[in-house]
Amino acid sequence: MDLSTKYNPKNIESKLYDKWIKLFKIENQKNKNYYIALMAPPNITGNLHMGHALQNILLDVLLRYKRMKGFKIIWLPGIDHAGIATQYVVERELKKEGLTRYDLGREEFIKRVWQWKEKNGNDIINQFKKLGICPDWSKIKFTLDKKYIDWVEKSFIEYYNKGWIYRDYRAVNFCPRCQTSLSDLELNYKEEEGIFYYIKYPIKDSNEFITIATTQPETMLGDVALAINPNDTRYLKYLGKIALLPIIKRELLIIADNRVDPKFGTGIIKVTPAHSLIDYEISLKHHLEIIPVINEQGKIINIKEFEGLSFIEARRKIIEILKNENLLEKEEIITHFVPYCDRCGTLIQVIPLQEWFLKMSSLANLAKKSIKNREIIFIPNRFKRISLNWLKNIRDWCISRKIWWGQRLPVWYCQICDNYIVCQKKPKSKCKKCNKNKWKRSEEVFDTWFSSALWPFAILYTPKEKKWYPTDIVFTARDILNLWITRMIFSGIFFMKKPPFKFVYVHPTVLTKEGKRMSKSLGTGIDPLDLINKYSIDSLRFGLIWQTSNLQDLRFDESAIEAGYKFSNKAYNAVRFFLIRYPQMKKSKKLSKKDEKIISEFNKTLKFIEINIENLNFSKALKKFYDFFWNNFCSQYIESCKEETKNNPEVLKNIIINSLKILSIFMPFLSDYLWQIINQKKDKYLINEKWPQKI
RNA sequence: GGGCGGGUAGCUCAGUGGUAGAGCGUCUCGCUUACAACGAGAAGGACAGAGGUUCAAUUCCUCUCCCGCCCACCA
Repeated sequence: MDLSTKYNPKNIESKLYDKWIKLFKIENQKNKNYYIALMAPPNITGNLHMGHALQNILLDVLLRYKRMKGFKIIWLPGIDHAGIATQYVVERELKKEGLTRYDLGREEFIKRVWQWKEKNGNDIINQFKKLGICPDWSKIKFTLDKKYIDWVEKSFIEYYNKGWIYRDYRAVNFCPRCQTSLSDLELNYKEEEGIFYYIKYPIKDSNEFITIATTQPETMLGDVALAINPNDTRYLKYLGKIALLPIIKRELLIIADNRVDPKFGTGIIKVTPAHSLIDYEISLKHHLEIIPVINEQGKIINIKEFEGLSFIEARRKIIEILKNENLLEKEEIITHFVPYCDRCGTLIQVIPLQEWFLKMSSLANLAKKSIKNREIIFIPNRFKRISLNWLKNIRDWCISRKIWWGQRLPVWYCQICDNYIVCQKKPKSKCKKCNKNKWKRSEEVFDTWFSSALWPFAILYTPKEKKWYPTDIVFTARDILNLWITRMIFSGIFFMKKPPFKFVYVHPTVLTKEGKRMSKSLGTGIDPLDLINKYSIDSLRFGLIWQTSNLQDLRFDESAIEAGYKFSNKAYNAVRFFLIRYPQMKKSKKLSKKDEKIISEFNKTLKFIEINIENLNFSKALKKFYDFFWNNFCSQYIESCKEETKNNPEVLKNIIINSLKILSIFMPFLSDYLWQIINQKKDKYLINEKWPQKI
C-alpha cells in the first residue's frame, strides 16, 4: 500500500461515479421495500446553481441512508420543457441574429427550440451528475415525452368533462413582450413611485362632481361604472345616480360594492372591467359591459380620438385634456406595487382575452383537507401555511398561454363558426352548429405549471412504473411552494386519489455571504461547478450539508467547503495510520478502557446520526460525525494507540470501517475509496452495504 | 394591511432556565514516525434594545428597533 500523505480527490471522483451509475439502476437494487423520492425537474434552460446542488445533495444523503437501511430507492430524474422560460431564452438567441420568432413562424421557431433543447438540454443533466447523486439515470423523463403529453391531455379532458375547465373572455394578466397571458403566480411585484391622478367626474344634471384617484388614467376610457362602498355614508347620496365619464361623456351608473375600500384614495373607484381584475369581478356581479380600450400591443383601441396611441401617450393626452377642462383635481406621488413579468421583466398589462380556466374551488378543498389532516407533512411545519393561505383565497387558474413553445391544448376549433370540441384526436364528425367538418387544433399551449403539476404520476409510463405512486418525499425550494407543490397536491389527489407525497421538505434558499440573492445577471452567483473544481464534489457536499438549517436562508460561506476538504484529508490519514501501523492484523485481545470508550462514543454518535437523518437535520448529523471522528476518534483514540499497546487494533479497524459507512452518505467518493483500500475489496461499494449497527 | 424567519466571537452559524459553542479567520509555539490540508495553546462575546415571569433568562412572555421573505385587488 503506497499512499501519499495527501488525499487527491480529482483522480478518484470521476472514475467512481461511472461505476456507480449501474448501481443506481432500480433493477440492480436488491432491497424489496420502496423508498420513493420525487426529483424537482430542472428547466432545460437552466445551468446548475447552488439551489439545485443543495436540494439534490440533501436528498441524496437521505436516500443513500435509506438504501443502506434496506430500502429500494426510486428516484426518477427528469427535465422540464419550461414553456415561457425556454421560449424567452431562444428568442434571445434569435435576437442576436437580428430575428424575432415572427420572422421564423411558429413551426420553424419550434424546430429551433427543439434544436436548442437537443444541444443544451442535456447540459443540466450532466451537471447534476457532477453532484454525486444517486437517481436511476437510465429512466430520465421529459415533460414533452409522448406519454407525458398523453397524461396532460387526458387530465385536461377529465377536468373538462367534470365541468371544471371552461373558456371565457375576461381580464387577465398579459405580458406584452411574451405576448401571452399569465397566472397570478407568474408576476413579480415591484414597489415603485407612481402618480395618483385625482380626476373629477361630473354628476349628470347637476353641478356636482365626484373625484376618483387612479394611477392609470388611460384605463378610464374603458370605465363602465363608478363604485362606492355600501357602508360609506359619505357617498350614499350618489348611489344610483349617473356620472359622466370625462372626455368620452359615457354615462356611468354609480353602484355599491363592498370590495371598495373607503379608506383608500377618495373611497370611490372607477370600474374598468376590461383592464382590472377586481373591476372585472365587480362587473360580473353587476352585469356590466366589458369595453376593452388597450390591446395586446399596449395600444389604445375602440376610442376614436386615441386610437393607435400607446397607453403612455394616451395617458399624457388625457391628463392634458383633463387639465384644460379643469377636471384634474390634483396629482400626488405615491408608492405602489406594480406587476412585471416574472420571466422577462416587462410591465404587465391587464387586458381582456379569451382564455381557458380551471375552476379552483373543489380542487383547493381537496388540497386543504389533506394538508389539514396531516396526510401531507411540511418540514419545517410553518410552510404549510403558505399553501393553506394561498388556497384560501384562490382565483380560477388561467391555464392557457399564447406562446409557441409548449404543449398544445387538446381543443379543436371549428373554422367556420365559434364552436369547439375538446378531445385528443382531430374530430371526424361535423360541427353540430354549422354542420361543417373543418376543425383546427388550438394553437394555445398549456401553462407549464399545469403540466408540472402532474409530474409525480405523469412520469410513470409502464405498469411497473405506475406502482411508484405515491412518493414518500419531495425536496423543494420555498419559492415554488404554490407554483408547483400545492398544485401537485390537488392534481395528485384528484387524478390518483392519493396525495403525491407524504413529506415536503423545504430547504433554505442559498444566498451570498452578504445575504444577497445569487444571480448571474447581478454577478452575485457562485457556480457549484467551480467549487467542485477548486475543492472536490465531496467537499461541496460537506460544505452545503454543514450549512443547512431549517431557517429560510443559507448565507453561503466557502469556508465550510474548505472544512470539508480538510476533513477529507483527516479521514484519509486516519486510514493511512491504520495501514502503516497495523499492516497485519494480530489475533484479538481483550478490550482496553480506551477501546471501550471509543466504542461507546461511536454507538452514541451512530444513534444521534440516525435520529437526525430521519428528522432531516442533516447538518446536525454531519457535525456530530465530524466531531466524533476528528476529536474522539483521531485526537484521542488514535493518539492513544501510539502509546497504549493495550488497545485492540480490531477496534480501530472496526471504527474506521463503520465510520466510513456513515460518512458515505455525506462524502460518498472519499468513503468508497478508503473503504475499498482498507477492505481490500474491489468492485464493492458502500451503497450496497448495510447501515452500521451498534458495535 | 396581514403573516413568517432572523438579529449570539471578525465572518457563517449551533445552542441551553443556572457563570457561552463549532467551522473559518487572527495570535504564539511546534515540520513529534497518520495528517502543516496537522498538533499544542491563546485572544476574542453586557447572546439587538426595553420591560415582565423566575432564586436565576441569551434561553419563557410582552413591546420596540433593524434585516430578509411571503401573501393581499389597494383602484
